[in-house]
Amino acid sequence: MICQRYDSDVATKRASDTRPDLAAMLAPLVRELIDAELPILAANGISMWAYSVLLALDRSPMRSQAALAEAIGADKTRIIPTLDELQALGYIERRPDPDDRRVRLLAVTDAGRAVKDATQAEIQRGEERWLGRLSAADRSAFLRVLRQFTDERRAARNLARESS
Amino acid sequence: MICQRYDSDVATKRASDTRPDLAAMLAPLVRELIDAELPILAANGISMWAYSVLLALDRSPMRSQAALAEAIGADKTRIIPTLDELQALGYIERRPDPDDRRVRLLAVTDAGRAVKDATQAEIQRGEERWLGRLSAADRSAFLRVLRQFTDERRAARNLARESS
DNA sequence: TATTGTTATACTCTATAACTATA
DNA sequence: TATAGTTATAGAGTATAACAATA
Repeated sequence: MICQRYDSDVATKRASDTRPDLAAMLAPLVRELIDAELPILAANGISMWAYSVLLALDRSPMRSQAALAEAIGADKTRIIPTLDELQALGYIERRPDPDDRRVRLLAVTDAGRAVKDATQAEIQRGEERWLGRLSAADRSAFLRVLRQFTDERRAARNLARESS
Repeated sequence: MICQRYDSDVATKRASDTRPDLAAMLAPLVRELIDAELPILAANGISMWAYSVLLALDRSPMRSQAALAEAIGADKTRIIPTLDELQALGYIERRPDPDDRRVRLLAVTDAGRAVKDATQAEIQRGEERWLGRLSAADRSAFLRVLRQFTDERRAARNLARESS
């Protein structure tokens, strides 16, 4: 009934009208990218969440921790230890809004931006291991598509926020 | 000292010689793809790991559970409950190798392939929400790049396995 | 003794729900 | 009373290590 070879690298059947799932191709790639990032982050003394916070605050200061959490796709309770740490290191500024002392105004400091820039340079150098193998046309198309997806996600999120 | 506006959608600075990190763009995308998949998987009565197993066994039968685990990037202990379940549902065949009764020969059944095909069709229809917005050229370039990355990962893994 | 599969345990990560302080 | 932030707790998911069966 089942009469295929039990080889590990038997030719993968790939009918002309089928494609692999996006997530099935992307998830292992992301995992590998993250595995490559972790030592770099550790060497620069920050966690993945901390790096994510620095990236977001470098794009723009934030008027509340909840907004920051939403921007980076985290729970608001989850980033608190990260913010404590970044503040203690002097990488972010975090002070109560004088107009509403419940909310915290968040911004990256010069020191924080320097760490973020150094870390990002190393990370992107590592990513060239993947991008470097692409033709110039494929590279630019791939990055363009990813940026388009990112922008569309942000637009959809803003729309959902405004309607609520 | 810090004099930017605290707006959430302030223009993101994007210097001409910089690009966003690959992982920073891919990770949220993968998360969203997975969130869209989970209801589909639930409706078809299988878990994410089970679907991953069906995909792998549909590509090729496997001669051991450890090989299967490695192929899908899982721990060998983690997939055991999944295999139990898939076997109970009649979606996979799992029998001791007569030549070495320690190892289990694994293969997908016709019923398992049917569930996998139905699930995959739904998932890929959902993914068209993303791919459908791309130009034909961008779509084919994007998928070509992802396949290239996937193939390179597999080649690197086979190389590492053979040298050990 | 080495290997495959299995089970048990400990650990990390994450989400949920109370709690405080301001409004 | 409602909201921003914080803390505490419970749950899910994961990895590590011990165990049983076979070679």
